[in-house]
Amino acid sequence: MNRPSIKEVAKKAGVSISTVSRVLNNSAPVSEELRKKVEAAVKELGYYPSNIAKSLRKGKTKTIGFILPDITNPFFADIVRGAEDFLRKKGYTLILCNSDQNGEQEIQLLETLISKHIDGLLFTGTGSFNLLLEEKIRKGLKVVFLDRIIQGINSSYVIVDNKKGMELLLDFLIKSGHKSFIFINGNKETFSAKIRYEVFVEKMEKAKLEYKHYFTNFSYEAGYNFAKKIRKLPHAIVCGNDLIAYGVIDAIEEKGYRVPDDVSVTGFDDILFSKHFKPPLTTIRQPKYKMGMKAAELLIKIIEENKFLNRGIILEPELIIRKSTKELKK
Amino acid sequence: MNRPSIKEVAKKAGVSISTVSRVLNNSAPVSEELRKKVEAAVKELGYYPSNIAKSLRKGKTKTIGFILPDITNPFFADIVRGAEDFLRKKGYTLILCNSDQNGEQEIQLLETLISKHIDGLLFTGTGSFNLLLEEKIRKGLKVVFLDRIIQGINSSYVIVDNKKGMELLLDFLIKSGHKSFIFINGNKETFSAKIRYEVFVEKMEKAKLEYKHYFTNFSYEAGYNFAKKIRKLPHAIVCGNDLIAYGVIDAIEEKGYRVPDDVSVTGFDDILFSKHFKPPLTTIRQPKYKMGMKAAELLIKIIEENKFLNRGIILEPELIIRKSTKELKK
DNA sequence: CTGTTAGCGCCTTCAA
DNA sequence: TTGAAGGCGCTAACAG
Repeated sequence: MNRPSIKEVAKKAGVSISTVSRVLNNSAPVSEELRKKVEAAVKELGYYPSNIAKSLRKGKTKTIGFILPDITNPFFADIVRGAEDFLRKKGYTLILCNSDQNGEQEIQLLETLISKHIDGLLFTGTGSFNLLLEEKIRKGLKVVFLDRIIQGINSSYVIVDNKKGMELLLDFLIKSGHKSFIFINGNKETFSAKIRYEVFVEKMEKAKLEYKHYFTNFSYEAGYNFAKKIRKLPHAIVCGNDLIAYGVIDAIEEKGYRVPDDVSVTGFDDILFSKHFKPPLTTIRQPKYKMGMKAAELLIKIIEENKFLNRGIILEPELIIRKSTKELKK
Repeated sequence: MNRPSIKEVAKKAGVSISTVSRVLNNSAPVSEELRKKVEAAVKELGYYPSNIAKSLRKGKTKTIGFILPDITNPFFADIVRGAEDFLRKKGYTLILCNSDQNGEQEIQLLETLISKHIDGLLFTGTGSFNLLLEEKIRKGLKVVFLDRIIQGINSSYVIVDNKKGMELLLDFLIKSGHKSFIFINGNKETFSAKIRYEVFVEKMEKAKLEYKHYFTNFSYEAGYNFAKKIRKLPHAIVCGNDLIAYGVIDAIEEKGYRVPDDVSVTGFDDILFSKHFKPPLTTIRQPKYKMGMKAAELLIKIIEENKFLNRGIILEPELIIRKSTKELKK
C-alpha cells in the first residue's frame, strides 16, 4: 500500500519533519499557525504514522503475543476476548498463536514473537518446562502465565483456584449423598489436571469413599470413548472439563442409562453451552473472560512500570448446580 | 528485553554486519570459515533478528490483520483457526481484532492495523459501507472479505454459497412434507441474512406455502425470546443460525411441545456443538475452517504476486440431516 | 567473497 | 518556537 511518510507531510505543510512529529504527538509546543498547516496536510494525504518506524525508534511495539492451545476451544476464546478487550483499551494489539499443546510448536512461536519484538507475552502452554522461554524470561521478557504454570519458572501468573473449585464440587457431591466416584481427568501433564487429581484423591481418602481416577485428555471424544467402556456405574462421574462431561453423558445415555437418575455427572469450566446442554451441566465456573482481562492488566502493568513484580493472581471459581447431578438418599 | 543487535553479532564474530546478514538470510555466498564464526556468535548471544527493523527496511511486515465480530462465537473461531494455520505456514502472523459488529470500532481497528503496517487484511465486518476501508483499498490495501461482502466495494472475497445452502435446506424440508414455515432470521443488515431471506421468500411463493419471516439477531437469546411468543406452531421453524435454533428449541420445549414431533427446527452453520445438541440439529454446514484457510491463501497470493486479482471464491455448503426435523405424512 | 554505506520512517537531542 | 541531524537494526547496492 502506498503510504505517505512524515517527510511528505512536512513538505506539503512547508515545515520540518520535527514540527510534524511534534504536532502529531503533542510532544512540544507548536504555533497555532504551523499546527493548522500540518493538520491540513495530514488530512489531505490520509497520513497515518508508521508504528513500525516508531517501534524501531522507541524499542517498543505496543504488541502482545498470546500463545495458547487452540482458539477453537470455547474456553480459550473467552480468555482471549478478555485479554483483547483490555489490551485494545490500552493501545496494545494482540498477536494470536495456536500451539496445539505442542512443545516444539510453542518454541517456534516464541521465536517468531520475539523476532516481532513483542513487548510482552501471555502464555498458556503445555505444563512442561520450556528452556527457551526460561532463558528469555531471565533476559527480561515480560510474561504472564495464564491458567497454567510451568514448574521451575519464576514468573507472574493468573490462574483459577483449582483446588478450591474441586473442593466445592466434591463437597457438594459428597454432601448430597454420593459415595462412589470415577474421575475422568484431562491431560496428565497439565497443571490443572494434576491439582484436581490431588484434591480428588485427598477428599476421597479422607471421606473413605470408593473411587477410581483416570487421565485422558480434555475432549468430547475422550469422555465418550472412556464412558463407553465403563461397566459398573458409580454414583458420580466427575469430569476434567465440560467437554469430557458431554461425551460421558452421551455415551451413558446411549447405553440406556439416564443422567442424573442413574449417575450424576459433573464438568469443569462452564463453557457457553453447558447451560444449554441436556441435562444442563453441574459444573465449576471459571471466570474465563476475567482471567484474560486480569492477565492482560497485570502484563501491561509489568511492562509499563518496568517492575519485576512476580505476582500471582488467583481467581475464585464458582459452583454451578444444574441438572446433571441429583440428591441421593442417605 | 535486552536484545543483541546484528552489530554485536558482527563484533563478536569479527566480521562485518553485511556478512552476518548474508549468513542469516543466505542471501549471498559466504566462506565456510566466516559462516561458522557467525553461527557461533549468533548462538552464543541468543540473537534473533529484529523483524521490525527488517520490516521497516523492506516495507513488508509479514503480518495480517483480521477484523471480525467476535472470537467468542465458535463460528468465527473455526475460521480464524483456518486462517492462522495457513498464515503460519507461510511465515505470516495474525493480529486479531474483535469489532462486535460495530462500524465505528471497525474504523478504529482499521486505523490501528494500518499504522501497524499490515501487509493485508481479512475482513468480516458489518455489511454496511465503510468509507475508510474503501479509500484504503483504492490506495492499494490488500483485502479479502470473509463470509460477508460489502456492497459497493470491489474486492476479493471468500463466502459460502448461501443461496444454495438455503435451497438445499428448504428443498429437503418441503420434500419431507412441511407446508407451513416460520423463518427466524439474523441481523437484517447482514449479507447472509439478506440472501437467505430472498431465497426463502422465493421458494415459499413458488411452492405456494404458508410462511412468515422475521429478522432478529444471531443469538441464542433472540431465538429463545422470539419462540416464546409464537402462538401457533408451523410445520417447520427455520433459523438464521444454530444459536437461534438452540434458543428456539429450548423455548418450545419449555412450552411443552416436542422437537421434532410437534415442529421441525433447523439451524445454519453447523457449529461444534450442534451434533451434541438434543435433539442433534439438522442444519447447513458451512466449511468454516476451509473458509478461513482459503481466504488466507487468496490474500497471500494477492500480496506476494502483487496482482490485483479480484477473485471471489464461493464454497459449497452441505446439508446435515440430524434429529431436529422429521418426515411428515403427505 | 567481504566490507562500507545509504536509507527505510520516526523521535529526540541540540542548536539556533 | 523551529529546524537539522543522528540513529534505532536491518538489507541491498556498490566497491574492492
